[in-house]
Amino acid sequence: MAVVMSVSTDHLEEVKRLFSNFLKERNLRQTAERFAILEEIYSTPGHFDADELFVRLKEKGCRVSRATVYNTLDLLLECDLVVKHQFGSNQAKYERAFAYRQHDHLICLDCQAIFEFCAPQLQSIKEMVEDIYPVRIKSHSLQLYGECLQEDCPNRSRVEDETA
Amino acid sequence: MAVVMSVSTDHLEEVKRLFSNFLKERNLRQTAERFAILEEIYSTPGHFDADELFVRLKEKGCRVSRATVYNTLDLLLECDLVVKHQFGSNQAKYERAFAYRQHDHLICLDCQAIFEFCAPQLQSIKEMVEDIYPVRIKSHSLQLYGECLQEDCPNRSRVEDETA
DNA sequence: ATAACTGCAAAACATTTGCATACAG
DNA sequence: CTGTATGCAAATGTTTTGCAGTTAT
Repeated sequence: MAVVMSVSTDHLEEVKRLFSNFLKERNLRQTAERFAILEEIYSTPGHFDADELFVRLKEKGCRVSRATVYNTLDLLLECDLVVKHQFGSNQAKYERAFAYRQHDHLICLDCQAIFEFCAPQLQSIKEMVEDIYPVRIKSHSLQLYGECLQEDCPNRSRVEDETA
Repeated sequence: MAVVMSVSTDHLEEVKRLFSNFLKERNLRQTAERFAILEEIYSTPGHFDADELFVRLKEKGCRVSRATVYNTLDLLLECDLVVKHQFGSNQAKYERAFAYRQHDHLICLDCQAIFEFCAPQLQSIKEMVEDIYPVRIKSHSLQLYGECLQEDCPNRSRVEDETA
């Protein structure tokens, strides 16, 4: 499957339409800034943090403030076009969420690289917990942390036990 | 001192001994502050954040600084007497880790209450990921987020879809 | 003695807020 | 027009850092 690292134009269009509808429903304004932020998010792959996004926009000549970036991210979270992660640091990471199947994250303890995986077993965990507690599970967050076993991991310094 | 809900004296002693050994091994000093912090952590159940711990110590008349609290928490993390969680906010939560079997967390979206559960299925997820990526999984972090289905959840306001 | 640890206060960082201005509806 | 969104800068809240003084070893 040739997933070109970026979203195709029709995804972008679809996502804009979804956001537009969401704003309309909530009687919120369709501002240029909001769509610029959405477009920037959906035309770059991978995970990002709020400041990164702010800088990228600024570099493109798009003059939005940090406040607007945070504000718009909150809106995009509410309409599920973006998901927010807390990968152990105190800086939130975000990721676009439309047309990307649900997945979880493996974080390299050596170089902080982020890998994705799917764990169907989570379904059975959720069902089990719903059996134990009177709760309706709405979402989850799973991260695995590990040490690279390959040589090209930039920060690999774990020589002691990899002497094979 | 009849501390109910708390760790038994021999746990406290054992934990102190472990910390002491850890400090010795690393040629770190056995300071009163470090042991006061450890003791405070192990004589109160549940999750806490750094500032909470700082305040609790201060209220007991123990004069430690925030810097020392953070510093000591890092040491306790390193010797696995404490674990750190990032439950979605940007404030880290901590929890004692000795003699408490590994578990994960269910967070109530209504009242932020934290419940614990065990998910043996995680083992198979880890093995699966280790098959896919050249990595040695060292730890994980799993949170489920859900809405309370019981009436006494303080912040329950989700009336719309519970009309069954 | 002496290097590590401490408290304190300042700094750093992410995020939120207040307010005057700009602009979508 | 009107009130919502914006930019800016100041405020907030958490965590880290620098440094002079303290203390374990």
